[in-house]
Amino acid sequence: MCIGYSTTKLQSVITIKDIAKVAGVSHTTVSRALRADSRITPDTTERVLRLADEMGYVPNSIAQSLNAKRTYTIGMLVTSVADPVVMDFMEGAEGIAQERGYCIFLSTSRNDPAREFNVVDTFQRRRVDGVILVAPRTGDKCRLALERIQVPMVLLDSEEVNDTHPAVNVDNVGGASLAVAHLLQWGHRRIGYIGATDRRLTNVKRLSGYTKTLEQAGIQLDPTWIINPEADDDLQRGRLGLGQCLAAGVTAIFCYNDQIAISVLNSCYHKGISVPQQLSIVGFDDIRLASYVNPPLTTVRQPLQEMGRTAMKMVLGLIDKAQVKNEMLDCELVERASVAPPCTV
Amino acid sequence: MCIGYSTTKLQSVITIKDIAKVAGVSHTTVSRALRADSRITPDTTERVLRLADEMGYVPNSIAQSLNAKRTYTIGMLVTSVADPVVMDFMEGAEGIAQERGYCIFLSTSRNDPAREFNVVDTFQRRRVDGVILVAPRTGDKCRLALERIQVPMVLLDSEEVNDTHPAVNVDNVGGASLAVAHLLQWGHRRIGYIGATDRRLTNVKRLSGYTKTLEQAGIQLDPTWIINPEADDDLQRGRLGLGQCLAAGVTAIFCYNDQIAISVLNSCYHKGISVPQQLSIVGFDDIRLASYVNPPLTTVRQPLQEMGRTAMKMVLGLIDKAQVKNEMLDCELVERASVAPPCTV
DNA sequence: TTGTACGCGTTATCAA
DNA sequence: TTGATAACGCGTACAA
Repeated sequence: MCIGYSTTKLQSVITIKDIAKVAGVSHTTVSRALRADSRITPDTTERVLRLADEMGYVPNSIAQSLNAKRTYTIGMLVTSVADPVVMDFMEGAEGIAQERGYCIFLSTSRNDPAREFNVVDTFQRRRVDGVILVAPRTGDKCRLALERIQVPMVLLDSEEVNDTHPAVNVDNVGGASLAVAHLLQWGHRRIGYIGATDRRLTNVKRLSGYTKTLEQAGIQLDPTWIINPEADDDLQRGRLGLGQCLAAGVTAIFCYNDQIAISVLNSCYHKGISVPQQLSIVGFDDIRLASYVNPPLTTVRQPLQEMGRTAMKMVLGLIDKAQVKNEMLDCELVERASVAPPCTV
Repeated sequence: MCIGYSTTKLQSVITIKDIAKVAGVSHTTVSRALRADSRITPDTTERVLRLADEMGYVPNSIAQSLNAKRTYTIGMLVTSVADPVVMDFMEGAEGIAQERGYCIFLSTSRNDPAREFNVVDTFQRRRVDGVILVAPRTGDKCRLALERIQVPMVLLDSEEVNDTHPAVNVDNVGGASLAVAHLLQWGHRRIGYIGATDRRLTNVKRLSGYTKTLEQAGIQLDPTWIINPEADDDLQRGRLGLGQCLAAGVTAIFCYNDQIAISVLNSCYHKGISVPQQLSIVGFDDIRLASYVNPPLTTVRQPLQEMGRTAMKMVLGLIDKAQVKNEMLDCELVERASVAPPCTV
């Protein structure tokens, strides 16, 4: 257990004692005046405030934290910031945090157990008041470590419904249904699904929305339509998935997420397959880039920022001992230009 | 000046005093044993360490900070996290921070002066050891407030070369030259530029790289080729810019950044203009999405993560009183499929 | 209405 | 080699 650090001292600023000396009162009085305590004379309060301003006093929240035993800090653990989905989660979460006087410690795990351990340890040492686990992969080792910290924690986009920690998720089954129903409406009957096995639980949900909707439409599901490419990233998944889909003779593809869909789009471009004339494609997430690609991608929108906001509200709720329940937000279909009637060649 | 907060206490964990009591030594000894101070008997050191482990002791870095007057925390102020460029800056910066035992406070200003003020105030109260200002727009009010804090600060992607604060930038002039030279090489002679006036300084640099390169090629520059659309965001800039470029009879466009380029690409799609057959396009940045669009975008790559890493190394350097100089990193041309010989219609 | 004294958890100084 | 004590900056019982 290493605790040592470089020992250089850095800051050296005005404290309430300095103000007290100048004002000719005790530091207690200054402390009270600053917090607008009604017991202090308006006179001295005024004087203290003016002095504080003139002397450039800035409260030391480290000292406040030590005393109050709370830091007004939330740790957010993400696998990577450089992910369009995570990015919006954070934007939403940070908005609420800032409003409520909280700060966010941002840490990335990069799927590296050592880093994960390190981050959890850091969160403990720094006494964060709460933790948001963003899109944790199932089987994260750090979860166990985090259980140990008795700190409010919420799961964002984990799909794991866990009795010990509340979670914010989207209706993945319903969202997938939206996508497939849309394709059915355009006349498609042979619809493929390209999944992502590293997001196991979410993948299962979206897949089940897909199968359910096909069944309800009375369509005999061909197992070769369901593809879970053996790949490490979404880019490869799209590329591999497209090949297999084509082999399965599908007229439309519903993809686990936009990144896969966009990769499919890209592969189509390279193979000279025109979308949506020859193949229709629907994604999931509605990341910013979905509307930029050619053709603009029809997709299922997740309210990403709203999810981030909700997760933050939930941790803050837990911190204030409020009752907090799992949240499941709705998706919405965004029609753009990657879907057309099936090619009748 | 409001300082009041909710007053609920949260944590309550093992301290060195608790360990001391159990070990039958003073808390000083425990403190030393934990830091592997050579003055303590290997015997007691061992015993203390074992106890610390058993009792689940986690050092309180708040208390450490109060004492040491440093927090091992860096404040990063960004206008928005939901920006593909910023995202990579952060990924890079966070990597270094984590390696060196620092944490990042992430705060967004969203171009709102009130928020900016709030963030700066927060950074001061929380006694961050340093600040990274990410892609600050010129004229940020907060700069003045930040000057007041006597805390190491570095500017990332600001293009402002400022004597008081070191900056990390990319060679914008050289990068633009790369792009234009590439278009010249393919035979283009009428090349447009779509700029972004809200990034004033960077815009000027890229524009100057553009003009310089054209001049060196002995091309008479037509002022109508240079377009600075009156718009608030890059999407609109692309749309408006394309119209004006077309009117100017240009065969290729160099765009201030990828977002504009992609918007141009998108507008072309809608107008039935095929890229690169009828119009060549080059962007700047090489954001992830640049390789996903159709056609994949030829662009000038900024080493975004490297810039983030460099900025972080620089603040940490400043904190440790090292000599730190401005850094200018090189760009690199990434050839993809949005450039072809000029259309000879 | 104001001030004194103590505690928050840790490190540093000085004495034993 | 170890320990008592003070200090970091702030908040708060309790006393005046």
